[in-house]
Amino acid sequence: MWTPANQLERERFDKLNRMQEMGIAAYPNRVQRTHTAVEAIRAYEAVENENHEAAAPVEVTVCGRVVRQNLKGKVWFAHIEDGTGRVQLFVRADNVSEAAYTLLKGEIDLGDFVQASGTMMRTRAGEVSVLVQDFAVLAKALSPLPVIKERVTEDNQVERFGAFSDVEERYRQRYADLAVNPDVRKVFRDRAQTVAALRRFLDGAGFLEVETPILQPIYGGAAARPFVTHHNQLHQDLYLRISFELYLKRLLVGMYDAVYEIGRDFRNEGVSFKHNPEFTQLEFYQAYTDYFGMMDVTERLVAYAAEAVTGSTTITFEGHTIDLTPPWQRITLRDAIRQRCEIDYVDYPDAESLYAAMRAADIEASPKDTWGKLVDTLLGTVVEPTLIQPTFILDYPRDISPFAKAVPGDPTHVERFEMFVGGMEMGNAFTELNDPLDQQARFEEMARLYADESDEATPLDEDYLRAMRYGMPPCGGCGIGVDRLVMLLTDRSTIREVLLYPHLREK
RNA sequence: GGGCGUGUAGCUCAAUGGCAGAGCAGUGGCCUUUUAAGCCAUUGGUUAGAGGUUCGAGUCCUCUCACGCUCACCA
Repeated sequence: MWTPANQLERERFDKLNRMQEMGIAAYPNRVQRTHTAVEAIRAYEAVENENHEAAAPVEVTVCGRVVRQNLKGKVWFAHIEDGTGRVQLFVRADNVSEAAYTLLKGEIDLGDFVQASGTMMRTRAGEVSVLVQDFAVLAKALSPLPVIKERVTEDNQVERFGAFSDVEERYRQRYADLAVNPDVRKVFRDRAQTVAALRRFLDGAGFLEVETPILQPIYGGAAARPFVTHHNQLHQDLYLRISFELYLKRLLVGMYDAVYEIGRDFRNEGVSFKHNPEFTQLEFYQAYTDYFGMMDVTERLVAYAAEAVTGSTTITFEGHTIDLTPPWQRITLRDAIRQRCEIDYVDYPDAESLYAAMRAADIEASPKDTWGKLVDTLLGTVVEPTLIQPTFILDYPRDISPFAKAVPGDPTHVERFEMFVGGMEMGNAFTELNDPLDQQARFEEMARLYADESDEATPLDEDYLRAMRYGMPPCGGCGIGVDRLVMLLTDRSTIREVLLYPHLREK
C-alpha cells in the first residue's frame, strides 16, 4: 500500500479521502468531452467574428490537467491543459452547485485532471474562457509535479518562472519532464516527424520496408561488442543485432531491388553524448547502383527530412547555421586529412611509420592499432570536429571496411563514404561487396586482425556467403543514425535529449 | 575504466567550520474578472549514503552510489 512520502502528498491524499467521503469519484470511468482546449477557443472566436447580436451561446465540455489556479474570493480561475493547448476556466460561486464549488475550492490541486462544462465567454481581461456551470474531477494527482509558472509577454513570448531542470530526474521521470516542459514534448513530436519523413521519402523512391531479426545466432555488419542473451527452450545463445546489414543484403539476392529497415541496434560499448546502448538506425540498400548513387539518395533524404521537420533545409545546430541543401561537399578521406595535418597517410604504408608520424604531429594514438585504425583515428581527431556543413568523406582504407568493394585500380582503398554534419558522424555507406570469394577472404582477414580481441572479431557468417554465391546484384547501401539526425534537426547536444528513455544506471 | 565537477525542502537555488535559509508550491485567513494575481500568517529537512577529524561538519578527510563534463573505448 502506498503511503505519502511528504507533507505535500499527505495533503493530496487527505483530499482524495475527503472526496471519497463526499461520494465523489476521484477516478471516474466516463468523460463527456465535446471540445479540446483549442477547439473550444476557436469555436467561440468563430461565432464572435460572425455575428455579435444573434450569436448562439457556445456550450462546451472540456477536459484537461489543471496547470494554474487562482482562487479569488468567491471566484476561481484555472487553466487546464490537454494535448492541444490550454483554456481558462472561470467559476463563479453562485454559478455552480455548492458541491462543485466546495470541491474545487478545497480539493483540487495543480496537476489534477478535471472536466468542466459551460458557456464560452471572454473575460474582462480579454481571455476566451469557459464560464463553468458543471465541474468534475477526472483523476486526482497524488504527487505534485514541479511548479512552473508562465507569463505571456507583450510581444507574445512565453516567459517561464521556475523549472524542472535536474537532468537525471528529468530522464528518470520522463513523464514529469514531458508534463511540465512543452519544449521536450516538441522534441519527440519532431522525432516522430523525422522518422515519418524518412519512411515517406524511401517509400516514394521505391524502397520496400522490411523487418529482420533482432535476436540473431551470429551478429555482424559492424565492429562492436554485442549483447548476449539465451533462449531457454532451444538451449541457444543469441545476440542482439549490432546492425541490419547482412540480413538486408540477403534480400537483394532474393530479388527485391531496394529495401530499408528502421529499427533498434544494440551495442555493448561505452555511453557518451552520442552513444546509447540501444539506438535507432536506418539502413537502406539499392540494387544496380553504387556509393555515388547512395550519396544522391542520402543528401536528398536528409534535406527532405529537414524540410519536413523544420520547414527549411537550412537549420541551426549548436549556434551554427547548417545548409543541408544538396549537393553536399565531397572530399576523399586522404585529402581531408592531408588538408588538416600535413600527414599524407599513403607516405606511411604501415602501422609503425604512420604511428610515428602521428606522434610527431602530436596526435594521440595507440601503438597497438592497425594501420586502418590509425587512419580512422586521424579522421576522428583532425577531420571530424571540423565538418560542420554536410560533407561526404570518401574512400576508406580496406582493412577497416570488410563489406565494401575496392576502388578500381587501388586495392588499398574501398568505395565507402561517411557523412558528417555538425561535427558528428551521421551515416556510413558502401558500394557493397558482392564477390563471394572476396567477401570470404575479408572475413578471414578480419578474423586474423582481431585474433587477440575475440569479442571484437566479426564472426564469419557462412549463410551470408552462401546467399552471395547465388549471385548478389551490384548495389549500394547506407546506414544513418536516426538519433543523431534527430539531434541535428532539433538542435539537441546529447543523444539522451532525443531518447524518451535513455539508458541510466539503476539507483 | 581515468581525470574534473555536482548532489541541501516537492521544484529552482542560498548558507567563512558556529542556530539549515529564500522564492515558487503547500496550509490557514481576506478578496465575485484573475492570469507569475495580491496581502497577512504559517508548515515542510536522514544536507545522496556510510565512516572519520573537530568542542562543533551542509562545509574538512576516506569510502560508496548516482548524475554531468572530459579523456579513453566505440573500425
